[in-house]
Amino acid sequence: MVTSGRRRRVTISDVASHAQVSVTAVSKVIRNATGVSPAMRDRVKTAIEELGYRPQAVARGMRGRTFTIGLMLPHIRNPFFADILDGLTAYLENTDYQAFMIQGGATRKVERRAVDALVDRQVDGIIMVAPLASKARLEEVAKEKPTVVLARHEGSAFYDSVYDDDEAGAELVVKHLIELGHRRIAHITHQDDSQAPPADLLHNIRAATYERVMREHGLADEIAIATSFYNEQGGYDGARELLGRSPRPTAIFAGADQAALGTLAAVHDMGLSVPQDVSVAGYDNIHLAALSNITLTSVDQDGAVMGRAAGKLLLERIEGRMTAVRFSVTPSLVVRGSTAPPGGSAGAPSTAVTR
Amino acid sequence: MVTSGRRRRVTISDVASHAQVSVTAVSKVIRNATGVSPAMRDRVKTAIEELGYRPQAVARGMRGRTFTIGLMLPHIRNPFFADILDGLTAYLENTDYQAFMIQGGATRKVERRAVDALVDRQVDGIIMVAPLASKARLEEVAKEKPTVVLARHEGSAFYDSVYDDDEAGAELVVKHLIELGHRRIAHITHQDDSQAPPADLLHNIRAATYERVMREHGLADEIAIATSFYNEQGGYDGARELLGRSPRPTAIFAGADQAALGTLAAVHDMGLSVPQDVSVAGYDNIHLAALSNITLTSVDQDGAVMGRAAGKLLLERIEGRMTAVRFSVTPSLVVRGSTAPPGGSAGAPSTAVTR
DNA sequence: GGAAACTTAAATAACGTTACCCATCCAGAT
DNA sequence: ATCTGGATGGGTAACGTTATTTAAGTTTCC
Repeated sequence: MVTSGRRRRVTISDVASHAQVSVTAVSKVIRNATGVSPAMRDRVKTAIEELGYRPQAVARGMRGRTFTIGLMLPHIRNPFFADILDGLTAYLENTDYQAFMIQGGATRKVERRAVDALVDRQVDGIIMVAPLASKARLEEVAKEKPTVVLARHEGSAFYDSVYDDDEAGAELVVKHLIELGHRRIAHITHQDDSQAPPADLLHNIRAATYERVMREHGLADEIAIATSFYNEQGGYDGARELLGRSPRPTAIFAGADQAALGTLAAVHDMGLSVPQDVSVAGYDNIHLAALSNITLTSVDQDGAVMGRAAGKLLLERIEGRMTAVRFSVTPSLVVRGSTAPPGGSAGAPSTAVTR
Repeated sequence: MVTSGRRRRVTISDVASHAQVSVTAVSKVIRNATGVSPAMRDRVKTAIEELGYRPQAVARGMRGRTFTIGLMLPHIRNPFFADILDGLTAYLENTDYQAFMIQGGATRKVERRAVDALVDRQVDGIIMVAPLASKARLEEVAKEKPTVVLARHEGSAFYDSVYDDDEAGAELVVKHLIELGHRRIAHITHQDDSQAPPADLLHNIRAATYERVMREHGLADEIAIATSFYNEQGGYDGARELLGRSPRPTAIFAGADQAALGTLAAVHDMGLSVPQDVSVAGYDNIHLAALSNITLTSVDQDGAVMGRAAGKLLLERIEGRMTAVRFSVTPSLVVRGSTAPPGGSAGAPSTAVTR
């Protein structure tokens, strides 16, 4: 007889009857609650061991916690997000919580659906990289669940924020290029259908900082921005557009490494070389940037630290903290071979870190 | 007064009283169950609309389904996994199910913990890329939850398998290199602490196929394998080792694109060039491989199709199918500029697809 | 020696949903 | 008029866990 086939899961009452104690007693032991004698504790623990019992998060959820935290990322193609997840996972390792990732997407609708899905599953808290939602929407979520928002700069009384100091990072890049002697420095930025105030979004901050620093150095007339996307194709398209202009820029600051990789390809396709004809710099310092055949100058923001911080702040909120915290990470510039003085002076590219 | 602050969620009984009907009736409408009049349906639906009610997956879970499916991936740094997730997400888009991702990791213990976490959350089904677990362990999981295993070749009566025909793919690469005239073709493979039978794991299949094809072409003496890891660092280390041998190989088949990227860097570091001094080929055809400054010859396996297939098979299993299905994807070779005849005959690299 | 004060264990009532069963209603057949 | 039967709506008992309350011992102290 082939019944449904799946065997019934061991429950708390199986443990209770096996140990010949009450269900309550078992629950107390699981939760490390007070009022349980050492003898009882041992008895229950061996029963749990023998039966291989693990509590069912769903049932616990009905009474409060699911010991689950939800991480919403727009997508997983950006390796920088992997650093965040690793940092978070490492932090949660010696807690009872488990992190689950859900993919947002390119539209507000999908992003919203993803966050709703987390709330509907009764996660204990939410960490999200949500570039598309309005602040009001984020606060709405935060009123329902403890929330930490990553990579957005706005503060809110209802959620914690963890972000990179993108202004400092962008400034490092642009100043570095200026110090090398570049004047025609172009920038590739990102655009989406966000409802957030522009000033809260990292790509706008990077772009605005680029403009500011250019102006501060008397280069207002040289400002050239291509608006596309922070991915390979976007970087490729943006670079082609910028390099098609006359006079041609001598340096391109791509707002993200993914776009910088596309930029490198575009430069190559146009028969130019890096850094002799064009210097290229990115942002994020993804692993690939360090490979010697790419050797991309980039801004390092410590994703693992951000993930860890987000985890810590979220658990604090779950434990009851109601005041808002903002945590900002200071980036550093990693100079590699893709940037050099303009005009073809080759020279062996060296690697150095500036803070 | 600052109470706990979070507002109570709308429940099914709120909807019921608002619509002045029974809880049962609301439940029926939600589930599209029979025995509900059109009038009732409308009434309830407007009440749901007005209150913004969404069912709580956790509570539904206690009675059966959570409408959640769990995807376990070893990590998210491999962009190929992003394709799988995208395919799966696309497939689930017009179902009631939501996919959540949990990260496995580099050790069996972590991998096991991740899968347990999914089971403990009562997901309705599990899709996993689990290279470390033993087959017995996978079957144990499959007995508890509907399961689809990705990227492993073994069949099982208890779960479905979705995998790339790695033998065909590896054969395409090695034959391509041989046809170009290469004889000293080396391979970089991967090693981990898996408990799976070697023959079930894709990296072993790729390596074994490499050896077989070499032998079949009278190149048994030229077989050279470096054992490291399928990531940038692994590819770099493996390539350095292989290129240090004398005589030096004229072509390297890295078992994965991530490793191939490291290989490209190693070749560059040793002052050699691709494809003049060394041809390099990878596997996975990640987006980066197409960039013109990388232009890596690679084997394309359609991750989106695999993700979609996995989703479809899993839902079938959830609906009750008990017989096992194996779904294999046929790969194709994408020839790019990183492979050319040995001996420095440059020539404009062309792009072509062979099936 | 007995009340007060603890400590320990168990009984019980939720949490939000669904599946099963029963009651009612009305149409059509006798 | 009575009966049968299908359609519709609602009552209720679970699902596995935890928090609160209650009961039963066991000390402690005058």
